[in-house]
Amino acid sequence: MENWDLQAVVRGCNNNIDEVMEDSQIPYFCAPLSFQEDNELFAAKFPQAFEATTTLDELEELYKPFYPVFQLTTPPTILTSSISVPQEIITLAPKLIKNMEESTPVRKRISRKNQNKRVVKEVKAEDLFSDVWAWRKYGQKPIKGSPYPRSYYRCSSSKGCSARKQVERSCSNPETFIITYTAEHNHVYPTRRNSLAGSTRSKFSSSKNKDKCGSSLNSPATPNIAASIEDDREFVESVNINAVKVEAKLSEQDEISKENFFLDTTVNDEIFPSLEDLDRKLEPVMDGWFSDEFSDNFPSPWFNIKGHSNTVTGAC
DNA sequence: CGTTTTTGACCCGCGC
DNA sequence: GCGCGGGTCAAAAACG
Repeated sequence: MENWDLQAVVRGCNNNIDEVMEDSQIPYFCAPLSFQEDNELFAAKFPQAFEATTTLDELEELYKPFYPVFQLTTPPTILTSSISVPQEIITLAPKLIKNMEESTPVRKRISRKNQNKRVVKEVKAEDLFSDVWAWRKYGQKPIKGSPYPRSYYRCSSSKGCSARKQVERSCSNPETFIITYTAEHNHVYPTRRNSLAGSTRSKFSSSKNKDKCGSSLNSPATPNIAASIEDDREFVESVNINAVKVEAKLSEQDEISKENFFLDTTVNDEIFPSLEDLDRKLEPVMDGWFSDEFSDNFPSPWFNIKGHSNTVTGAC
């Protein structure tokens, strides 16, 4: 793996924007990446042209000599760093961060109707996994004229992030989902996973699942999304296909025994034992290396997989 | 304990 | 002003 490129992360996040509505003077950070792009992002795939802020330039230049070398392809004894951060960084970086925040005004409460910046994507079910941001579902509504409910998510990668997305199944093409991103992330990249707690809820275990919208997957493939759609064998199968892709991808990088992975058609937290491990080992090092203030604004290789952690067991 | 999803209630913009 | 529909809130429950 290559050294981190702060700008590149920002640039990379701008892939796949199908449509950007008017009025975008604010850098748009929240366009999702496909799974493949997520990985290749960290393999220095981002020379895509995108304007970088001078602040990011400065910040990156400041950090460049101190970037840790990540080696995701090897066992998790990766970081051997006893670097002491020079005073220059300690004093300058917070100012730069502050400048970034000021130059990226925090959106006030979004007007319900007049959301002036939206990105609409149409993706296949398997690509629902491709979003590296952590999303927390905060609502679901049946939409008039559509047999499928719309789910509402907000970014949970960073507190105060106003980024939102809506997911609904396309009426015209039920194999695809329409994702609408609204507002921008006020942080660069998910730095660490949040707790996985509550992320693998089984529908059967809830006594409250009367389900006014008709969803009936007993174990949601992706808790947020699958729970929002109707019982759908096709969807579950596509999730399984995606799971196989994940397995293949990881096995390329690692010598982790496949026994550690799901051997059936399960996509859940347990499929990432190596990354969990990696995360655990890296975290103390990184925590010591960056201040908390920085950690929320710095790209990370162990991107948030919480949103991808779901089970497909016995559905159908 | 912290985080998540679920879901009914509420809020708000819009058309009439 | 009223009703409708979409968007958000927040309490409850589940999960690791």
